[in-house]
Amino acid sequence: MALDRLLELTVLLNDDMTNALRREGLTVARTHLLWALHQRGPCTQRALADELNVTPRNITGLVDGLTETGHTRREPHPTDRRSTLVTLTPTGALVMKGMARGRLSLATRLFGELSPAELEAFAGTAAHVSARLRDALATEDER
Amino acid sequence: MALDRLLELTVLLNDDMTNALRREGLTVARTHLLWALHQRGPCTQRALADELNVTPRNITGLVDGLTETGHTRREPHPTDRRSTLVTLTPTGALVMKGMARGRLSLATRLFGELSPAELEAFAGTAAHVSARLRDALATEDER
DNA sequence: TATTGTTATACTCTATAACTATA
DNA sequence: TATAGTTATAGAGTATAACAATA
Repeated sequence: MALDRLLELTVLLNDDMTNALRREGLTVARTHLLWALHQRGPCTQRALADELNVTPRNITGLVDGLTETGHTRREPHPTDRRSTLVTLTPTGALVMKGMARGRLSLATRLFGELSPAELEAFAGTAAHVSARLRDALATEDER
Repeated sequence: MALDRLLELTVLLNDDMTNALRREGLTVARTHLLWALHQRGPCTQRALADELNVTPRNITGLVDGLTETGHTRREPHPTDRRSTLVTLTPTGALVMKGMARGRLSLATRLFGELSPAELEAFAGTAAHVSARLRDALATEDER
C-alpha cells in the first residue's frame, strides 16, 4: 500500500538526514534553525520559536549549541533591549550554502532518472497528499 | 522542486505522527517497538535491538516505559535464562489492531481521491526513490 | 500589564562503557 | 570466552513553570 511506502520513505529520509548531519557536527533540530536564519536573515529567538513551533526555552538551547560550534552569534537588538538577534556567522552561512547545493545534488541523484512527466506527476501527488494531510488530521481524533 | 516537497511532507508526517501518538500516551520510538512485536510476536530484547537498529540499552528503556503503561510484559525465556521475552499485553495488542485500522483509514483519506493509475505511479516513484536513496547516500560524503 | 529570554526541573531517546548472570 | 540485559553516565531535544529585565 502506498502509505506504507511513504512512511518507510519518511523513516529512511529521517535517518539519512540525521547521519549526514552528524558528519558535519549538526543535528536535525539545529539545522532547521540554521535553515530559518538562512532564509529569513537575523531573527529574534521569539520569531524562531514561532517559526519552528517549539518553546522559547528550546530555542535558547539550540542557539546555545550552535553558538558554541560557531554557526551562530547572539547580537543585541537595535531597539528592543529585551530581545537578541540571532545571526549566522560567516562559517554558518557557508555551511548553509553548501547545504543548499547538497540538496540540489541529492535531488538530481534521486530524481534524475525520472522523465519530466513522471517528476511532475510525483510532485503533484505529493502536493495533493500534503494538502489533504491537514484536513485528515483535523478529524483523526475519532480513531 | 520535488525534493523540497518530499522533505516538507516528511516533516509534516513526522509531526503528525508524534502528535497523534501523544494522544494515546505513546511515542514514535515506543510505537516502532510495538509494531515489531505486533508483526513478529514475542521477541528477545536483543532481537528488538537488531530490528530497530538501536543499542540494547535503549531497548531496556523503551520496554520499561511500555511495561509501565501496560502495553508490554517481560516473560522469562523458556530455554535461555539470560534472555527475556517481550510480549504484547491484551491492551497492547488491541492498540496495535486499532493502529492498523487507523493507518488504513488515513491512507484512504490521503489517497482516496487519486485514480488507481495515479496511485500506482506514485507508489512506483516512491519505491524508485527509496531504492536510489541507498546508493545516493553511500556517495554523499564528498559534499 | 505584557513580552523576551533565562533558570529550574523533568521526561524521552540515544550512545558508550562497565558489570552480572548465564551460556 | 561470548552473549543478554542491566547499571552508570552523558548529551540532545522537548515541555512547563517561575522569574528578571524591559516594554
